Amino acid sequence: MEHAPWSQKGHPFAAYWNLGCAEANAAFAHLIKQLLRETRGRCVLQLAGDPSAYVFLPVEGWLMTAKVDPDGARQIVDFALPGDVLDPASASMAYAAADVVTLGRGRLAMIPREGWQRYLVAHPSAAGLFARQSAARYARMAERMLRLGKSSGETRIAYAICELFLRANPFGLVTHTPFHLPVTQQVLGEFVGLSSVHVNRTIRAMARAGVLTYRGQLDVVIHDLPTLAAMAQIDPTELQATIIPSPG
Amino acid sequence: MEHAPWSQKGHPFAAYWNLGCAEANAAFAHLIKQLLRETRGRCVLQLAGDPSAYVFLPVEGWLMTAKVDPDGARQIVDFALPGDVLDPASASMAYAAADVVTLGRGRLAMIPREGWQRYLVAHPSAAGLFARQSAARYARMAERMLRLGKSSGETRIAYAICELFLRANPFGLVTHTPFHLPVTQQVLGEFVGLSSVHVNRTIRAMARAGVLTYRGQLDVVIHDLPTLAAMAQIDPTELQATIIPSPG
DNA sequence: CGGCAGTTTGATGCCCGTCAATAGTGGTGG
DNA sequence: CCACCACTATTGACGGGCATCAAACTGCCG
Repeated sequence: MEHAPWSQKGHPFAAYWNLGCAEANAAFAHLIKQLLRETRGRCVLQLAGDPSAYVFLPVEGWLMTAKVDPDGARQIVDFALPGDVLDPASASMAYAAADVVTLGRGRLAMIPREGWQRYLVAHPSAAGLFARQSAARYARMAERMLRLGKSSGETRIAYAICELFLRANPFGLVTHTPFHLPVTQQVLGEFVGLSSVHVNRTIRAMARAGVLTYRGQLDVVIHDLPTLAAMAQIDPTELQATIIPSPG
Repeated sequence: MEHAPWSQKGHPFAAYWNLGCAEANAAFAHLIKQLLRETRGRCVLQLAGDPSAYVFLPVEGWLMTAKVDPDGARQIVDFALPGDVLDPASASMAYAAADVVTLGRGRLAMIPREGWQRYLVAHPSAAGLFARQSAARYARMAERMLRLGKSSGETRIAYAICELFLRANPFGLVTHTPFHLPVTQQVLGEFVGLSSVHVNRTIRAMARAGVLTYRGQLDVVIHDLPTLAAMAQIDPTELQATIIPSPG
């Protein structure tokens, strides 16, 4: 994650989106070339209920999809990391089901939906990758709904850390490796359905218990993976197979 | 919902799955003809983590996808109604992300995934309908995650009733029309993340307030739709456009 | 008619939200 | 370079919503 894969020769974005087919890769590069865009801070790219004209591809930095209730409380529905394709369409396809917001600075491509669909039809290997990503998103959301509905705050937070660690780190859940989440405790709370106060108390208790260490704006190091996995009620290997799509 | 659309002439299932193209309809009929199956009671068709070989099409009665945590608590992830296509695959596509369970007696088709995918490739209109259904499922899950994370038990239950009413009733959210949910209070609790005791107290309070009436095994009649919609924090028309895919 | 699954109601306790106040952090401009 | 400010993190006190346990009641099916 240190430098943009963008700078690589040949097919930009190749680290994340490799179809094993030179022509499909070239078509993909052509598709996003003109559509790159820089972002800084937290900025809203799409509002729920507005016309949904674009598919979003983060290249650097994360996006999130969120919904806001009438009281102003926000629930984060999912994150999109580099290599993911985010289509916020609702059942009607013409309007968005959720807000799309950037997290900090980064780079992304916004592709008109028609262009994206033409690309998928023309390149079955891309359609296959997209299908695996959709299945992965479904599996993630199912896993999180289980925690949201039935589990304690501790379990929800431990699970969220495991999920995001797995998604952001190609080596999976490893100990003693620092890793950065571009996420405040407030945002983590909006992800797991807890107040930022309770997130703080819980994560702090985990740190005191020696399970992990962290610094503000969430640079996390896992120390005791078995305990963390037990808190999250997961098997690391199994979870990885369930929620991480195979590339290419 | 009284009699199976199955009994109709021509293309069985036509009431739910009409592609506006005779050939695609015929191919669909051929696809599921041999694969029909009766169900009774609550029976498990697929376990999370097992190989995921089939796509499920309920024809009569409902299915649910659910996940169970180590303590035995169950969270229902989504329901599948007649006309929906349920693919429980996880990121790896080879294994299921969740259990698939029937609710009471009914009829369904189980289609091997390869056959289903060949059908989608051969009939773009079917692929389009499937895409709209996937978007609808995403919108539903997002909407429910918002309630699960941020809302009171009353809001969650009111929302669940509105969602299921909308999905099961082609005329949308209408008052003074009895409608049947094949769901116990226990199951409703597993859907909205509440204990069956609390579901009972809440729904009973709604009945005392004159918002709705119901009888055991949930035959519901809505009396005061504005109040119910306010409890659920929805706009009925908007919600329908968001979570109900257009047929055909 | 007995049994079983579902519904209803009460009593008790705790997890977690809310309010409030303090301390830390980074970014910006003078 | 430092002062300032907005944002974030931390900690305490208090109350309420919901889980849990337990016990009757209902209706249905064999």
